[in-house]
Amino acid sequence: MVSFQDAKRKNPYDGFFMRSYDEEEIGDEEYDEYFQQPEKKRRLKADQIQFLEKSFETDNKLEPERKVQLAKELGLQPRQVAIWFQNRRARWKTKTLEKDYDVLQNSYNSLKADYDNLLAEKEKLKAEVLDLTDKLLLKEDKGSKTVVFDKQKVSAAFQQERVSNDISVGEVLSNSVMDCKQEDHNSVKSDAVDSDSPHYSDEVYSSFMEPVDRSYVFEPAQSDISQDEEDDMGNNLFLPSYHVFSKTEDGSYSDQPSNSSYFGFPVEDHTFGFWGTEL
DNA sequence: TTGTGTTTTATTGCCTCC
DNA sequence: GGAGGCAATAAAACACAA
Repeated sequence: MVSFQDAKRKNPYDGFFMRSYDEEEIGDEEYDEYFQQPEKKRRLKADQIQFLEKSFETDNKLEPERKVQLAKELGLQPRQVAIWFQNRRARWKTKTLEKDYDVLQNSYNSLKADYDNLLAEKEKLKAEVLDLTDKLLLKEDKGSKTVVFDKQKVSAAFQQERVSNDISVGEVLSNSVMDCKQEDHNSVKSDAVDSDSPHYSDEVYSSFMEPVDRSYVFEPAQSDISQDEEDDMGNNLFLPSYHVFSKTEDGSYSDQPSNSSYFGFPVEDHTFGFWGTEL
């Protein structure tokens, strides 16, 4: 290791004192006078700082022996060396904190981007579920007479089953429909004047017209309805052609065009595969 | 030259450790 | 209780634009 004195010998006038009081610029008298002056801040020379920096790199803590030795080597007061190390540690800490902050900031930005993406995806899926729920209202259940469909129930079931089983939207909705059917069938029966024939109670009908936290009814395909009846019903429809979501014999659902729904909402031509999309 | 912001050196006060 | 570390801060030195 090269000592400071070795370095000094190579550059005898480079170091020790403030530039304005350097040996090149002042005489011996002024030089002595300067050092007898009461405390005045003296900036360290570049080579002194370089030497201290190297020492700091080796160990940023200063033992008493090392302090004295460095002070001797640099021609400084031990206290000056100690103060320099103290301030240097403070600068090092500040820089470290800044670096840590940058790392955390980048990490945060990355996580935030991920979170925003997930949020957007969640909203999209939510909208999709609502859309699909609404579409379900337009479907007819071929296998049964009347199906009650509860939006809240579907939503709850969706969350529950998504969390536990990671299943598709279609599956969740299918299950919900079947569950609701089983649970609510009796009440629907009581609501409906005659559940064996196509009929909508006032309550059920109005609940559809005002679909807020109310039950929805799926009517079976009205293949047995006469042409006259169909025409009459058609007069009440908003649009002439609709897709119907019908339950088939094997329990699956099919999506078929139909004119038989009472609920006159036009439906985009989504295939059933849309329902089974993995989320 | 001067005003202003930044950097560096030094002080102070508090805290911890032995 | 003394030594040493740290945070906060003062003050001198420096850099630089107007």
